[in-house]
Amino acid sequence: MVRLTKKIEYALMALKYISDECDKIVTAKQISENLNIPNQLLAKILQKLKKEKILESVQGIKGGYKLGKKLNEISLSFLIETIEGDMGIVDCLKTDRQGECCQTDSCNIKDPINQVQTEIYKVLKNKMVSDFV
Amino acid sequence: MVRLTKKIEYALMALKYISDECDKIVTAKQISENLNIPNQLLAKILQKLKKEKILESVQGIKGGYKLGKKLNEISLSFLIETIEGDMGIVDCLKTDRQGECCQTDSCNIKDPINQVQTEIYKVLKNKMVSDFV
DNA sequence: TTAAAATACGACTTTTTAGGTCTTATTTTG
DNA sequence: CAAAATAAGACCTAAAAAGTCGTATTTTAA
Repeated sequence: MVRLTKKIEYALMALKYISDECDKIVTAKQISENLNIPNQLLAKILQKLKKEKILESVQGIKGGYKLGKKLNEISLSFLIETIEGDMGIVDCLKTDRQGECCQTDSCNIKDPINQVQTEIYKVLKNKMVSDFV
Repeated sequence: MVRLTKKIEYALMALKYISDECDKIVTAKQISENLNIPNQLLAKILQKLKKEKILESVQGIKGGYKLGKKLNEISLSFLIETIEGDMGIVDCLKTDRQGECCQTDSCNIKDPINQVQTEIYKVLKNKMVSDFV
């Protein structure tokens, strides 16, 4: 299965929402209510985006989030890695799982799978979040 | 997450194995033992491939499988659809799930997601199983 | 004609991942 | 200091992937 998770969808929706608000600071609550996204889940996604400087945050009662990068500087691949971590299309190509595969010896398709991964990755790398606006 | 399932991996491995045996008939057991794939699971994958004429089968004690199509006629996208069914990268783009999404009204990213899907699909459609040999 | 070995098929169980919640801290403003 | 926001981690639940079990059917050959 080739799919984007809800978290990625929510991140894209939120980024678009924040972008539409220009330089105003918006709260997680505001976003989740407007876009119909579970509040706490969104909060954690936004925190991950903040860690990678995709968003900037302000704490406290007047706090919230605003963009930390321009949308055309954020690739879909970077967004996915920020939220989901290392993105191998199969386990044995994930950097943190290498050597775990019990098929290593009998596997006859590793190189070509790698090629597919490279090509999909290229698509995701060339797709910018700004394309979603 | 963008990933291929084990089933797809197993299918690719099996197809390569069968292809390497030229026109000899090979049994599921033989494949699973040589490639270290759970027997029953492989058996069901092979049956799906058979239903789409990717493989031909012979029943009975001298039975087994052989190729029903040339590997360069089988695209990765067709293989995925054969094994996993309809492949939308997000639920709302799956043909059997349209209208189920509770975000329909607030969703602000449907069209661009559709574009990403189209591009990934293109990669998978242009990648033939023969590229895996 | 029956035993063995293969495919065929559906129900079931287990494991893993995704999705979502709860709780508690910390920060900031009025 | 109360209120409302971010911050963070543990936890729970639901869904999907991965794998198993049981049984029927087909075919060959002794």
